[in-house]
Amino acid sequence: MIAQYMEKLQSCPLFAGVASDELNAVLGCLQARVIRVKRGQIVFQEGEPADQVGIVLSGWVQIVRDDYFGNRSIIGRAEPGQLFGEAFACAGTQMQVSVLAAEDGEIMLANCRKVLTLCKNSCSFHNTIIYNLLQIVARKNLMLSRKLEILSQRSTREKLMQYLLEEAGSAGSSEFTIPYDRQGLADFLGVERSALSAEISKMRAAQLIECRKNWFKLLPQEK
Amino acid sequence: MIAQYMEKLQSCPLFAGVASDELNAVLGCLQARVIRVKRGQIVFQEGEPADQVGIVLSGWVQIVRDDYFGNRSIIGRAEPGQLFGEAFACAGTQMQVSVLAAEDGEIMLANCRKVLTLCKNSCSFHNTIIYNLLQIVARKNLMLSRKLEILSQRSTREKLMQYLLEEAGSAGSSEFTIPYDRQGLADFLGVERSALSAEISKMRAAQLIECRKNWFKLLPQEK
DNA sequence: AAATGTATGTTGGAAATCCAACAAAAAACC
DNA sequence: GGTTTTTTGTTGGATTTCCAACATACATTT
Repeated sequence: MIAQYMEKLQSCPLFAGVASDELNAVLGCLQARVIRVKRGQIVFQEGEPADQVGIVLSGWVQIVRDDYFGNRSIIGRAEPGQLFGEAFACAGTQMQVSVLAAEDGEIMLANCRKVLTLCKNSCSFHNTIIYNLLQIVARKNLMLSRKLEILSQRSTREKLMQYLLEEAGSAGSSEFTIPYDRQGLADFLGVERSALSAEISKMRAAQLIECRKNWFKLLPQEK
Repeated sequence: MIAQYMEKLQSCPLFAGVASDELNAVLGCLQARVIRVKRGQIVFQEGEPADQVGIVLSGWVQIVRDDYFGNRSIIGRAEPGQLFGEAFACAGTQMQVSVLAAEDGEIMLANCRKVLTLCKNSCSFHNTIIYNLLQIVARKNLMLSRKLEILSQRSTREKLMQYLLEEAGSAGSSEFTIPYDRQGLADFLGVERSALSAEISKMRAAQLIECRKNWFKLLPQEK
């Protein structure tokens, strides 16, 4: 019954390195099951114990939070192949967000706690899953830290510069292209698009950077 | 030789649930060793492979990053009992930060990769360590997400309100005390202390909140 | 009680950011 | 090529935040 999802599951980082013929056993071990959801349906509810992780097979889900006064805000989304709820399951806390289907679709639910604590047979894939899970959570950790460093900067220029320096660092070069257009970059940096454009112009005039569209070059500064 | 550190190690969340008499075996499995460091000494160097995690036994360390132009910025610290470098080790990336001793002290280094991949004997504590590690990383993840949500807000009022709503949520009440003084809160929210004070006054006048020192109460709003 | 130090609140001008509207350039479409 | 749409840059005024300075309240010490 799960055969039809094999391809999608194999592209999911949680199952990286698990051979096709092992996947079925893994899914059994995780008590995996597929549910169909309708647009608007609640997949996870804030406050419930988090022992499941979800994997989007089709459609997509919104991750939302309701604050103390009941105002709902959207804090993220997950698309096909992506995992959600893993941080809560691994942290052993209750769900601190709700997840609801944004479209009709299919979700696989897997019991994450099982793989961590209960299953006694230390099957070879068991370790793989744990390793993948740890890697996923740790990578997310690094992404969040990186973004936090940027948003901690006070001014638009500092935020942009922090971002560009990191891009230069990971490109290993002072020239690189970024994966955002201006609006996307503004959103990522948490600033106004027009303010960002203006700041880029100023920095260009000040010989700090060169850029054309999404290509940037950092110019060395003598102090 | 490691006996003297037992107490400190047992308070480290990485070893939670490991019995005293097992701890020695665990440390062996992790190839743990203690190094003495002098103030200013580099413990981890940006760019080197991250297969070690560090645990501060005494003194404290700074986590720093050098940007593309070589400018160093301090992005964190770890104090006795705390872990550092775990995100990189678990993510399987190179160190993206450097760690250096801020004072003379002692650091335990443990081979984190070992516990994840190599060790074949599935000793009982082995699972405990992995579980602890996953929990540590996942919890950090939640903390970072939480802070990110706050810093993503554009205005001082929105940042403060986001923070207060979360505090109210986790207190399960509209009244609660916060663990910061005004300066600390301002730093956490990424705003100016004076601007924060002013905003608090306005919100008080607008009947949004009541507060005295670090006690706050959110007032219900009819819309 | 007086003196000192620290935390918090207040204020006014400088600076930065937001916001909306428009101009210019680039890309997509017919 | 010409038209339309999208993206990017620019501009000016309203708003917000920063910054420094000072006032007040509170706590601690002597």
